[in-house]
Amino acid sequence: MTLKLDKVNRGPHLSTLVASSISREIAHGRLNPGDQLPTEQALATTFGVSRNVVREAIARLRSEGRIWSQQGRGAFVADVANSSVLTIDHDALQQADAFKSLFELRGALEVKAAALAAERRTDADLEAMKSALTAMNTAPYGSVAWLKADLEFHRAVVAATRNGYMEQFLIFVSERVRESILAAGNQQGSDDMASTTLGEHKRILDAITAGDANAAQEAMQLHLNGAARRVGLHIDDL
Amino acid sequence: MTLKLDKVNRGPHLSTLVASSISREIAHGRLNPGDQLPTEQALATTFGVSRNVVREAIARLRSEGRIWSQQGRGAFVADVANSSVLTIDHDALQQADAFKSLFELRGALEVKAAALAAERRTDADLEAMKSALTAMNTAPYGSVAWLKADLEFHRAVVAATRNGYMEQFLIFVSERVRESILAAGNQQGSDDMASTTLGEHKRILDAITAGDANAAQEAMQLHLNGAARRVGLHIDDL
DNA sequence: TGTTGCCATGTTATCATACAACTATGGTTG
DNA sequence: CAACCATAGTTGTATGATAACATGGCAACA
Repeated sequence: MTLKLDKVNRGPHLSTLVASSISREIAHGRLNPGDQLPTEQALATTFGVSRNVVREAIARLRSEGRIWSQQGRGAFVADVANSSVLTIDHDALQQADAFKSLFELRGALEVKAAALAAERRTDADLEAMKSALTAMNTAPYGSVAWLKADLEFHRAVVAATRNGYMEQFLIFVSERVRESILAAGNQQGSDDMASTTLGEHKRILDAITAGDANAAQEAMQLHLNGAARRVGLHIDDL
Repeated sequence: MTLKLDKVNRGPHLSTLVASSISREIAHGRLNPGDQLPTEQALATTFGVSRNVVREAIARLRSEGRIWSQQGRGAFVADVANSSVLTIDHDALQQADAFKSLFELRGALEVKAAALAAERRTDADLEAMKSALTAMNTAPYGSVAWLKADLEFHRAVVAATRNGYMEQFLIFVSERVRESILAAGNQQGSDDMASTTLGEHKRILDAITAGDANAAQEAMQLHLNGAARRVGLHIDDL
């Protein structure tokens, strides 16, 4: 617990800095599960901030499950596995293999989601997918409207799984993938690609409409392989 | 923004209650992305707490990416996708359908991980799985050592995927599932269960050793179905 | 007219202090 | 030895004040 914050720092909130400092202490093993943190007052003086700021930092760490605290006793480092938050480092995603890994993870979720959707979809779900597809049909390939409609379609599919966690995770991962693709910015559309992509989507929708889980799964896999090719990723083993 | 907190409530911190109240407003669409939140003072009076508590709640929501705030302007609801962290509400997991959903999600990841592991495993991976299995063999069913070995096996499998994100996600989800099971506490072991479970694991290991992705996938699916039954979950459609 | 500069107001960020509620500890008493 | 109690230390909450920042209005000026 050696860090001293510099008041000049105008950027993130002080509580954020304090929180990440403590997080680092935990991550680096200088604070181990079960250890008691210094008192709020002590932390305040070490970091050179008010007790209030320390409390905001602790509130944050507590919500992340990294620490727990009890009135009258103190704050303690929680068990490692207890962390109820998951983060993805945006910078690390610039590496090609990291991106490929995330794409693969997304694929696993998306394929399973398609299969589940085929089994559980309601008419409203199908309607949502269909309207997303028609929107994609009228929008020029690669345009904002097209991307939005594409997103809508995939969301409609995962929504049809009736699994909130699946939805939450998949949307989270998809957004990171999409971000990364947009950041790379190698989007070049041909009409050929447009019709191919649309066909892939159509096939997914048909399978889900038919309630054929296997077919939906395969169609989604095919679509993802196509998508991977389109963003310049070579997938041999997905 | 109608809720009024009751002072009598002695349980979670007030800041937690305020945070989840605001979260609910966002989730239910009563607060939409881009909307400005009431001022801290206003929130404090509506909830009947001090401004300090409100700030702790906001610090928490900010760390979760749900809102962002700027000095001199106010706090605003962030875009849904902007969150770079993923959280799982521990309390919500007590509901049976929530648990089932999470179990299903875990299954999707685990099955895919088994398939990938079969394709990419090294000898060291196989060694790790094997030693975990022998450890499980010598430990009494349901004991701490047994649970630890079980965990080790599954970690070895996902480690063999060579996909850091897959590993991170799966471990995260698995921990939540495991927690939930332990919290429920309906663990009752018979020798029968022990041998069955061991057999399932063995079959997974064999398939991965043989490099047969399909077999590994199926074996893992079978194992998960068995595990679901053992914790009293009826799975018809996984 | 349009634009620049200043000021008043409202908001968040932080600080400081005080008190309430709770815990742990040690001593006292029966 | 057990039960009780007093006390100090810690977290939880409340309150008021100040600094930093954003915004809009208004006056002065070109």
